[in-house]
Amino acid sequence: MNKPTEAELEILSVLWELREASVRQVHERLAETKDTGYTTTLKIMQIMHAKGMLARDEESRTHIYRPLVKQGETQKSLLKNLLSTAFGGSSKSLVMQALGQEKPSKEDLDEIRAFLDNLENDKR
Amino acid sequence: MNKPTEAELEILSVLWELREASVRQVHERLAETKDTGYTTTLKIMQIMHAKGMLARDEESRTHIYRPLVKQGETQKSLLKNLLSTAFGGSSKSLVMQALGQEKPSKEDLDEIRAFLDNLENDKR
DNA sequence: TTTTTAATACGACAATTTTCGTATTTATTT
DNA sequence: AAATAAATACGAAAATTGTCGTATTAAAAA
Repeated sequence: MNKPTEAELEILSVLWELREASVRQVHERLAETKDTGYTTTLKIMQIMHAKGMLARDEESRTHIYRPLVKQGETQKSLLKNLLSTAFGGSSKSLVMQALGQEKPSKEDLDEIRAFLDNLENDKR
Repeated sequence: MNKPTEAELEILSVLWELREASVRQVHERLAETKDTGYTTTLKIMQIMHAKGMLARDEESRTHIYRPLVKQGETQKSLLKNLLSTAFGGSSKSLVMQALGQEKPSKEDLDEIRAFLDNLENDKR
């Protein structure tokens, strides 16, 4: 699957959260942090649909869109790319930067610890 | 600081590692994984210099470039961006994806554990 | 010294991505 | 029913990014 552009990723981000939404809904979310016209959002979502990234329910006049690309897949490929370009392939430094970014909750920390333990035992 | 483009990031990546390099050196590294012309690399590095991202020593005919943007700063801003767009702000899931990506060494795992412990004690 | 090689400068083009204006259609309100 | 509002379609321009050809200059080799 192709790497989504920045604008596409912003839209996917909203749809991953809402599961499905109209152009209007997506646009209002984007408009909170970004100054762009409604038809711009519309056009990009149409393009994404044409590319097969979004499903579209055309039953009602207001079309409803759903993401067809999996969040996990996209995360994986973006991370892989970032890892090699910005972090010289060191997942350790990436992880530590990410953790420093914003302190996770105690629960999150414990989950991460458990994950680390698993990783270590698990031979792959 | 502005977000580097993909091609810029690839060049920065080489320079962060080598500390300083000629266009030729950078280009030969890029050419290992990418099929692009010498003047393309040259042009982008010139643009980066004009933007203030690279310093340039013009003493000898072969110019020597050094990165002026810090790797850590760039990592931080790219991660922040990725976190909000692809990971819905959850650094936990970003970290876990990154770890799953490629298994870190035992030493790395221990360092990460130590880092987690620090985070927890440290109240910020 | 002449020729060849290697480097920079830079304009221009190509490709991709983003933005928006306008037309058209459908629904809603008055 | 007429007017208004809200939605899609779509072309086209703008902006960004990447690519390369060619000219020029400087060094190195013959």
